[in-house]
Order: sequence, then structure tokens, then C-alpha cells
Amino acid sequence: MPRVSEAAKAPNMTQVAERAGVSAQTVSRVLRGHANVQPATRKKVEAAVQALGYRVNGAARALASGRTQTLGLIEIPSVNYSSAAIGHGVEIAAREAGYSVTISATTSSHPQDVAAAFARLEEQGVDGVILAIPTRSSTSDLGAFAERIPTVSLDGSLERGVQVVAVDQHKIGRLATEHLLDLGHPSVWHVSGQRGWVDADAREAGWLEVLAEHGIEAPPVLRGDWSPRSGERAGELLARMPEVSAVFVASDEMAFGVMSALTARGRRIPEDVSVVGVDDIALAAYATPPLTTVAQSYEALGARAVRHLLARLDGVEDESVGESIVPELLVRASTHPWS
Amino acid sequence: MPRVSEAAKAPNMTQVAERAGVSAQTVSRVLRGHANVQPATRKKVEAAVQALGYRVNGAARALASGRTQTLGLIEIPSVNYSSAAIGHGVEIAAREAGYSVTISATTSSHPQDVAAAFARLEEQGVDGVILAIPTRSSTSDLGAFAERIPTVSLDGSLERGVQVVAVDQHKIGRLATEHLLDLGHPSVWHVSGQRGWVDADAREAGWLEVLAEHGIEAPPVLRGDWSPRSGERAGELLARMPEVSAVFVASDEMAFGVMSALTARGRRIPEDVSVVGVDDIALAAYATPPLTTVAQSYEALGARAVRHLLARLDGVEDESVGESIVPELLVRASTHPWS
DNA sequence: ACACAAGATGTTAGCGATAACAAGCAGTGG
DNA sequence: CCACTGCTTGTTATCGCTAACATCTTGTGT
Repeated sequence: MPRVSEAAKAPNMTQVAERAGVSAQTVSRVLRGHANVQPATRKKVEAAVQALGYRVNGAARALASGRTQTLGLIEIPSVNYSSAAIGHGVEIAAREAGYSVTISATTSSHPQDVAAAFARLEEQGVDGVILAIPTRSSTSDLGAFAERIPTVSLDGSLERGVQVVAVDQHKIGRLATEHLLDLGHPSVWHVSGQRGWVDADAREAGWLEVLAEHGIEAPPVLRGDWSPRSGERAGELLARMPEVSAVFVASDEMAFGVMSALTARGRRIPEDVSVVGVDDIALAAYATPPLTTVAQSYEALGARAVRHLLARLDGVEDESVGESIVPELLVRASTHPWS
Repeated sequence: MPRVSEAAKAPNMTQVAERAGVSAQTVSRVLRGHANVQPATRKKVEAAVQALGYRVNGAARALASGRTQTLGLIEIPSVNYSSAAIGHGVEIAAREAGYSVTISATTSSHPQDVAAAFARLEEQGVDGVILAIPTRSSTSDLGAFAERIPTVSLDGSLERGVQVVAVDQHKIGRLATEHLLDLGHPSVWHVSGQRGWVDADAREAGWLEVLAEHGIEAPPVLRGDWSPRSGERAGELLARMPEVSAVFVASDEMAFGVMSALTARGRRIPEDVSVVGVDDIALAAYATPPLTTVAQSYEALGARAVRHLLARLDGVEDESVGESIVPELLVRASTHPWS
């Protein structure tokens, strides 16, 4: 006999209240962990909740309270290590604080597209937004949204109403370049990240700064776009220049491309050319040879963004504002003293 | 003079209706793209919406309509290539269909944790759930949820009420193994994925099947856990066995570890040992040597899961149920004829 | 010219919670 | 012994939208 369940509608708070012999308001208080409820009452309510398998209706709660306990994350879908890691940091931190995370993907960083992503989140009623779009241009027209919804940006740029959390990208460039110069290399070449990305620009600036401090004239920048393929193209050029002995690549993924191209053209790593990457992706230690890189915790970055945002939502000042996540150099076999 | 904006409350539908000189219901109709609205009326409403900067209140809409236009994605946060790619496929497909995606992360695949993730989504009122937990055990106790909320699972296992979308993992194992045997290798070793994962088991089964078809006795499985480090450990063992000439590794990330260990111990790839991975991660083509691998589109998998789910929500039968995503062998330099 | 169908718009009544206020009940100090 | 304070609990009025039904047009066939 087919037991077609009568699509039993989910119970509501009133039904729980009836069963527990109290008012709906009391049920609401128990569910929200309100302090002033008699232990006995609390127990009765909890029993009724359990018995009916009751679950609060988020939409109703949101409508009545004005809060959704949801954070929005705007990002560009890519299988980049960094964006995935940031996302996870955000999710975990949000969950621990009792918030959900809704992803609002945007295919480009054009202000228009980002604004559309923002609008979707606003409709959904998110309590706050984390903007993980790493190009500066994209945030300039978003002030209107940020004024209505608390927003934290990860792009390193500072706009009106938008708080910022960032890794110290500049230091990354410095660490990598100093490491190579310390090894005795006469100069350091640079394969940059995509033009317009805050991270790319800051890393490049750090590199330039260190070279300048050492009185070294900077070689031309080889501009990549974060993809391994772009690293490979840069590597093909570098392989043709015998004077190149040290390369700072703005991401590990591009560094794989660079190393692949150099190796394929007979330039040995690290004997002929030293290579430094950035990110410490999981595979960096398993490259051939293992890749020296500058590590930074993107998870921590995401988590910090959440903390900032929640602090603002609670009207508290987050004292860790401005503190950057500190990057760290990991020396592996892809770098070698100059000979 | 500090222009402290009076926290101007967002306009509601009634205000839009007044401004447009129509009823709220008509505004609602226009906003939802209802057919029977006079063009002139529609225009008036749209103008009022524009003028007031009106945005529907999702919570109210959800409460009244019972639908949130939101999908839940349950996953284990990891910087795995596959999970990130699936997530993006889901997000993009969902967005195109006008749905948002809420991530519900679970730190383990224990049924209890997965159930908690499910419960959070249920409270939030998602219209459907995509379960991207790749271990079979995890779905067994989830039937109760799946009966209440339409659910699609990506784990390849079939449970009551749960529809499944999957890559043909079995074929992946076959393709890789056949390729190596075709190159003349007398046998093929296997570094598997984590025990209990549907993908790992199916790939291993495909490998075993092909060996059996060729009358080859299967060597012992080296069990990994998807991490490059576990691949490295397997590689250390393989390097000590001179008879090993061909290895099928269940993921590219582990394959990097395997290759790193083999190379470090003087086993040349592909001259001494051929290696095949799975996934075609972005870096596979830039490994040293470039990695032969079996590619599959995880984005397509995610997108298909969304299509299934939406078809079910609309009460339509999705005719593509059961069709698997077809994997494809990409031959690169890490495999070589046996000599 | 009239009944009637079909389209366009308006009206009413919730959806399921929470906020704000009201009320009841104990214990306290004068 | 009474007014008063502080804790518990209940009552009422929304929150902003949509479903369902009601009403008013307009055009059609005969």
C-alpha cells in the first residue's frame, strides 16, 4: 500500500506553543536563547520542539526581525587557489558565528557586474557583504551599496564606507626579492600578476622598492594574468636571456608555467635560474624542484573579514582593523646561491 | 554640516504602488514578469521602481510565496580542485536560472555533521539541496531530510528520494589503465584516493577490471588520501620497486607527489616510469614532465546537478538523468611506451 | 445591441515570526 | 501590611509580500 504522506506541512511556532502549553512568544524566547525564561518552561518548550520536529522559518524570522543571519560573498568564480581558500575561511568563520554565507558570483570585475551581484544580495537581505573582487577599479562605484549594507572589501583599496582587510602584499614582493638578492643574484626579474589587480600591483611595487634600495636598475616586468599559461609564455622569454638568474613570480601557479618553460629550454632550476613563487599552494612543495614561495593564509584573511564585518554589525569597533596578515618566506629547492 | 542621512528606510511595494498610481498587487505582477499587464501600466511601475530605488524584500516574498529562490550546497571545505570546480559550476548554473546558492559547510562527512548542515539549510528555507559530499556512508541517514527538501547528490550512490548525478568514475579508471597497457607496460600500479570515497572506489574498480580483462594479476593498491603528501609517500614505495613501470594515480594532486618522490629517487619519468593522473587540474600541463591525465568537467557536473534539481522543483522530469559526464584521456609527456 | 469571454486591475487575508507593551506574580523594605 | 521592583509570561500589531478571489473593462459573436 503506497503510503503517500500528506505532504505534512511543517509545524509553526503556534503549534509548538500549544503543545507546550505556553504562548508563541515564549517559544520564540526559548529558541533565541533569551535569558529570562524559567528552566521548567524552557524544558517544556524544548520537548515540544523535539516532538514536532520543529524548525524556525527563516523567512518569517527575517521579515519580523530585519536580520537574516546571512552574509554575502561576492567573488569571481575561478579555480584559483587564493579565491577558494578565502571562500573557505569566510564560510567557516561565518558558521562559527551562526551566519550562513550566500555566494554571489560575478563573471567579471566590471563595476556594473559587481553592482548586479550586490543587488542580488541586497534583495536577499544579507546582513553584510564581503567583497572579494581583487581589482581596484571595481569598488569605485559601489559606494551606494556599501552605504546601505555593511561591507568589507578584500581588495586592499579604501573606499568611502568600505572597510578593508588585506594581506600585506607589498611585503610579499619585498621578501621574495630580498631572498634572491641575499643569495647573491645580481638582479631579479619579475613575472607579475594581472594588471589592475591590487595584489599584482603591490607585489610588483615591493619588488621594485627592494631593487631600488640596492641600487639595481629594474629589468622590464613580464606581465602575466595569474594563469600557468601566462607563466609559461614569460618563461619562454626568460629562457632566451642568459643573464637571467633569478625570477620572482607573482603566484605559484604562474611559477609552474615559468619553470616548465625554462626546463623545456634547457635552463636548469635552480642551478641556472632561481624561482620564487607566492601562495604556497598545496602543490608548491611537490613541484620539480620544490618551489620556494611566500606563504600567506588566505583562510585567515577570509576569517578576519568575517570578524570585521560582524564587529561592525554589532556596532563594535574591531581593534584588529588595519592589521595585515603577515606573509612568510618558505625556502625550498627552487632557489640557489648565485655562482 | 554633517549630512547624517536619516537611515532612510527602504521603500516597500505599497510606496511604489502609490507613486505609480496602481495597486501593490500590480507592482508585484510587474516585478514577477506576469504576462497580463498593460504595457503602459508596466512602464509606470518600472519608472516608480527606478525612481525610488526599490528592491523586493526577499524575506517577505519567501514568507508569502513559500519559495526562496535559493539552493543549498553542502560541501566539505577543501582546496581540492574538484570541489572548487563543482561549486563554481553550481553557482553559475543557479544564477542563470535566477537562484542564489547558500553554502553549508561541514567539517566532516559524518552523517551527524552533514545532517546539521542540512538542518541549517532547511531553516533558511532553501528550495533544494545539492549534496557534494563524496563518501557513500554520509548519505545513508539523510533520507528524512531528502524527503522534505528536493535533494540531488553528487556522490554516485543512490538513496531513497535522492537523485544522483555523477561522473563516470569507473570509466576513468578504465581509460587510464588501458592507455598504459596499450603502451606495452606489463602491469599497472595504482595509487588510490581516500578509502570510502565513491570516486576513489570506482576508479579503483575500473583499474581492476581492465587488469582482469588482460589476465594481469593486480598489484597491491597503494592507498592515498587525495593529498600530494600521500602521493609522495606512495611514490617513495614505488621508487624502491624496480619492476614498477606504470602508475595510475587517482588524482593529479597525488600524481604530483608521486612524481616528486620518484624523481627525487632517481627514477626518470617517463623513461623509467609512466604516470597517469585524474582531473586535468590547471597545473597538470605544467608539471615536469607534463602530466597525462583523465579530464572531466566538474563544472559541468555542478551545472547538471542544478539542472536536475530545478527540473524536479518544477515537477518536470529531467530527461538527462542517469547520463554521466564523459571523461577524456589527455596524453602528455608523463607516459611513454614500455621498453 | 446584448450576453459573455477574456484580460487587466484591485481587495482581502494571511504567510510565521518578532517587538513592544501589558499583565501577573513573587519577594523586599519601610 | 502595602507600595514597589524585577522577573516571567501573554497580547497585539506589524514586517512586506503574494494567493485567491472580486471587480471592472474591453472586445466578440450573433
